[in-house]
Amino acid sequence: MSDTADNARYDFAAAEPHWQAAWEQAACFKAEDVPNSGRPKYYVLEMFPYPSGKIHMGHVRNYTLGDVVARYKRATGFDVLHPMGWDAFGLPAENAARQRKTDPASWTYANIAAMRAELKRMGLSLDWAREFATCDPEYYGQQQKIFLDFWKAGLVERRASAVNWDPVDNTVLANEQVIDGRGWLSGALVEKKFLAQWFLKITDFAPELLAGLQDLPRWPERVKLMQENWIGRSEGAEVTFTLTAPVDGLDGVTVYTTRPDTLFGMSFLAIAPEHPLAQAVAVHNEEAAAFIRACAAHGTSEAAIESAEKEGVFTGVSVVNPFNGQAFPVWIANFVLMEYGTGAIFGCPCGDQRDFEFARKYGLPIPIVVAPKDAGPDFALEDKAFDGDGVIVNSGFLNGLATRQAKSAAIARLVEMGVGKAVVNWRLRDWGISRQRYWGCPIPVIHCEDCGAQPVPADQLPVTLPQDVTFDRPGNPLDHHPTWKHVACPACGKPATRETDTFDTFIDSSWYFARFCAPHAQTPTDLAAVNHWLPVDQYVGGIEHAILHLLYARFFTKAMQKTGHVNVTEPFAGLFTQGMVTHESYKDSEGNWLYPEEVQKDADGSATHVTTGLPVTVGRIEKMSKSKRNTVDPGVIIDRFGADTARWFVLSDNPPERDVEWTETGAQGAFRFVQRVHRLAGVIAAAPRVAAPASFTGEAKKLRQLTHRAIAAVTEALDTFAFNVAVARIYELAGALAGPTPADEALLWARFEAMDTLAHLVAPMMPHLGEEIFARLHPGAGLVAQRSWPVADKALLEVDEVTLAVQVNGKLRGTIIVPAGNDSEANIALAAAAVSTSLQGVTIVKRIHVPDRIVNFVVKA
RNA sequence: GCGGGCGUGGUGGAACUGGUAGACGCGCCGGACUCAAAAUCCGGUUCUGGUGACAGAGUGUCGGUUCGAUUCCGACCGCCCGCACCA
Repeated sequence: MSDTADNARYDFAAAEPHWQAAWEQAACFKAEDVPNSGRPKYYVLEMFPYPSGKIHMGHVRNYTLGDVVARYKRATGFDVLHPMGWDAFGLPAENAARQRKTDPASWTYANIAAMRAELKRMGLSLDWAREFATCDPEYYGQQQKIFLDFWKAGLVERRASAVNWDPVDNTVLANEQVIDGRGWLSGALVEKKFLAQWFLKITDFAPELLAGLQDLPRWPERVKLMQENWIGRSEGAEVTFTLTAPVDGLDGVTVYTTRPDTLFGMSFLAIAPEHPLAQAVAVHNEEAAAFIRACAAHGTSEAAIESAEKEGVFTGVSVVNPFNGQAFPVWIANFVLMEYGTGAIFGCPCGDQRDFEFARKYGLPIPIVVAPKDAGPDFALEDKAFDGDGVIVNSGFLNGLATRQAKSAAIARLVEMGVGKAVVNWRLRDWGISRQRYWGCPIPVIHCEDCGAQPVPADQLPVTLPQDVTFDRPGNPLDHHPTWKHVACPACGKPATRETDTFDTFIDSSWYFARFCAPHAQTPTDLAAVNHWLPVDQYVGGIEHAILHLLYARFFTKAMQKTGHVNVTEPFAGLFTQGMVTHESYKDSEGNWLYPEEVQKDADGSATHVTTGLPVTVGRIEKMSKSKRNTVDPGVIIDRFGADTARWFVLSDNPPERDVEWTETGAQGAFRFVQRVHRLAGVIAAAPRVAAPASFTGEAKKLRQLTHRAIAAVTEALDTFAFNVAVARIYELAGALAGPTPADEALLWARFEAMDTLAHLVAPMMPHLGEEIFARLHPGAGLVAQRSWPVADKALLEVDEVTLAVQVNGKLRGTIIVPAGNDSEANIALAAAAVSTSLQGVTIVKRIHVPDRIVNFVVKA
């Protein structure tokens, strides 16, 4: 190689910090709260991280994806808002405080400092001036204002609700924290307990949350579907059954059903253990009381529900079916949920599998009232209910009707009789937001014995967390604090107590995107800023947030609109859900997980331990996780290869929505490409500069066409999140630049153009390398980060020659090269000549010519 | 159980509205440079047969529509994900 001076390796360790400083100095990524540049806006946001202490490869992927979009949009003429912050409240900080004698705030802020430094090494085009953590009083104080506004608007309720209670730790557990019916820390059997909790009335917005999904064309279908199922709209009827004799003043039971058409098939009525009638019966009925206690002990976790047999107990009371006037027994059953519908069902064993099992178990009758359409008159059930649509039988005025018609006919009759009505039910439940935790946003409420729950007055906000708390005993430190909770009632001035529960941390992440628009505003949002920047144009994050976070943020946006904090109804116009970063997992002969750096891979595919030399079992490729030790530390990768290599690798191998496997060889491949491009840039920068020739032919023209096709292809790929395809097109362009410096001036010019283009195309993905190349080609000419995206020359995208496939009966028999746009007759003649041997001795029935694509001869022997 | 998605070389994947399947990367093979190795560069790489131009097969399986199917339709097999006593 002649250009030995440029053969030196690319010193990324020096170059990357250099360019990061240059961007910062030029304020390349700074956004205005309310710009007046006249340029269109684009808000790119990645789901902000929890400050655990270290960034992981999932973060690298997430933030690289967002950064590509941000840099690309900036280059194509948008004002871009691309902020970063910290989802900083949560249990791990309390656990750390408990375990290592630190306090949650210090631990969290130290983690933030460490992670900020790591993120900065990645060269992300972030406006760091907007950074905040949700545990900053300036942030959560504004959150308290929003809560009080929601309260004023009737979107907040306080009521008792069933929770998983850990009797040893004296705290509520989330469903995820209950393992096999026991508390994950204490190991104690979890109880179902009723506690007064604060709720946000997300159910008020159920219809809007469902309908709004229609207006999100740039969301993945499956996420919308998951939300749709979660919201769970169902149409049915409420029916009131009269008790044959009143119990404690109760004289009827109302049930919800989606199958009013099967009312004649009733065999029993079942109520939830928490149902008022069940409670009333239990007063006098010890068997029922015992059953209710047993159900409560079972907990509310999904695992507990799943493993439970269908069981029930007869209450001794009966109800009358309004359609046939007959009396049916009322049972308390463990499979009836108080939270859904009315907490009571009518049992129709013939049309519902659960009712069928229950009836079988307790010997209740199973009258047939629905038959499949084509079933004969003696249709009978075997060992399963028939829950499909069919024809109604044995049902008085409904006989002969199809399921659909029978439903409306039944509802009409219920309305006429004054015992029922059509009802739309939702699976979605109100959002319980109380947590008995210290490290969260205090709920700004004061409880007064005389005045009830009172909002904390505006001039006393924010309610900040006390710092002198201890974690040496179970329960909520806020509750134990000697003075914090004791305050005067804002209404009457008498001694009162603060609410010691804190908000579910999902609230913190439900509006941060709005705060980023004006993070220092004295109000929760600055209307001018949110009106300019919202909605987020592109949101990027993991699929694991498909329901909760994204649904809560959508709800918050609608509630904030109602309370005047924003003017949009949906927070995220575009959503992209990335796949996970995975890695092989390793175990030693004793079954202990091993870190990748402890494993030596041998040429034959087997693996041994680096130090002991003992054999290692190569396990499944799984999501990187600490417990399986199959993690790769981004910091180590950046030390070894640089940030650009890490970024390039996570973009290159897979479509971003799929899982990507981190491999050492893949990382090395990416690193080689960085080096190669850098070397090529050196060669081309050192070549003589020439003026643009008047015209291009031959090699030079071909190279220019390739360059401009690369621009078009990469542009399209970036627009559609096909980053792996963009990478492939860039590889192609780089491949065409190899070889010695040519003598031909036109080719020299074309090579320079191609390399210059490459610097721009590569910059969203490998920004430091882009700058490095550009600086070599144009010393002193500024930063790629501030330059426009290249535009493909349309004339160079046009092809003058095409390769045409020639088929016989749809099978490829040859190809011909013809001028583009050649007419049919000419092409067919050329094609016939090209495949003449295949056409001998046959009759051509039909000739098909698709311009610039194929010629196909349909022949008969 | 309900809902959804995906099956393409050794491997990750590409393929516009149906039109040359396997772009590009990884790996592997061969070559150049080197005393040697690393690095780098060049070439090859779906399978089967053939030295070869070439022939046949081929996008989970079976079938259908079509001049032509990875792409559209039907059935099946396998894998993955979400929800789940929601009445």
